[in-house]
Amino acid sequence: MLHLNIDCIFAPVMSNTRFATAIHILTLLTVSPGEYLSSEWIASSIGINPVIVRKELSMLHEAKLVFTRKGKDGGSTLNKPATEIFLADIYIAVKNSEVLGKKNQCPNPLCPIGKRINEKLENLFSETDRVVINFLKDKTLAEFASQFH
Amino acid sequence: MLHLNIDCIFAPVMSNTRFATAIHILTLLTVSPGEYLSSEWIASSIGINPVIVRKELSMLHEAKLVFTRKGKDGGSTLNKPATEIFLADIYIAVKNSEVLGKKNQCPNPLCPIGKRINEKLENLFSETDRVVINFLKDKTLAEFASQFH
DNA sequence: AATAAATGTAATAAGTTTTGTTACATTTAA
DNA sequence: TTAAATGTAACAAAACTTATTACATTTATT
Repeated sequence: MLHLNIDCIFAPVMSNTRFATAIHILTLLTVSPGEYLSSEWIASSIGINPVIVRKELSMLHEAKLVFTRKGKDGGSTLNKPATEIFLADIYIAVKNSEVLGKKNQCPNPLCPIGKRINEKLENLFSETDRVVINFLKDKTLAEFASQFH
Repeated sequence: MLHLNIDCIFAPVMSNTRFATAIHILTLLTVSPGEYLSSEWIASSIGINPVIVRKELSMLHEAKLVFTRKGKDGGSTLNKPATEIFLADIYIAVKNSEVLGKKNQCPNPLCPIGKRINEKLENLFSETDRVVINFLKDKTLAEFASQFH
């Protein structure tokens, strides 16, 4: 079963879509148990470039969430049951920044606030991240994917 | 469980320094009660350009968190006690309203997953956003600033 | 009234991050 | 041997963030 390519009619306003991409990939794998889906097929469902999918799959492989087979009839499949994959795993696998963003790089060390702001922000930022991860750690990929039945 | 939220201000990652800048500004105002700090002075503490500070102050003014005086000896001060400003207020104030989320823009409507993924992500993103706001809504600016004593 | 010092904001440049594309070596089934 | 797939490097394009310049406006002070 192949998807047709659909041209996007919306204005190109996009920033980081890595979580959306990752969970889309994993949802497709979940609803196709035992099948090896190709990056091109996955890409046509998401509406992005197959190379981006392969890069994301590479991350998900590092996180041991998927298994990928090379060569003819190759593709990817889940590396464990969807009931054992948590949204926090996905979040951690793809995240490259904290929920509250980045710190300024050069606060003034001569200012009492500037001198210590980043250490305080580090605490706040990582606490906030922990809250998010805690929320996502009880939600399974299986649950998420079951919404599409 | 489905949610009715249309507006989504959560993104899996925030890759800018706006929250860090805003809380830095507000912390300086907190530890200088009654004083009007200039954008240039604030900028030199943060280590960024004064125009960026003024733009951020403009956002914080819209959120009614600061009061700004123009002209000579002008500058900004808190618009209410730091005990009544919550980190959630700051978080909400600095969100970029044009980016409601970071979903892929053109998932394939011919794919059962692609067709509905964004509505499901919308729910997940706004739920997660609520968790973050809930965490930040009990933390006051006063508390944060008191760490610098 | 003149001056100095500040904000507000538009326009634009520069820098950074994210996504897309091309190309091709490698892998694997048939 | 061939076809179809991954892996990944190198580069291009697009989007986003931050910095800079410029200047009109505002306001206290002399």
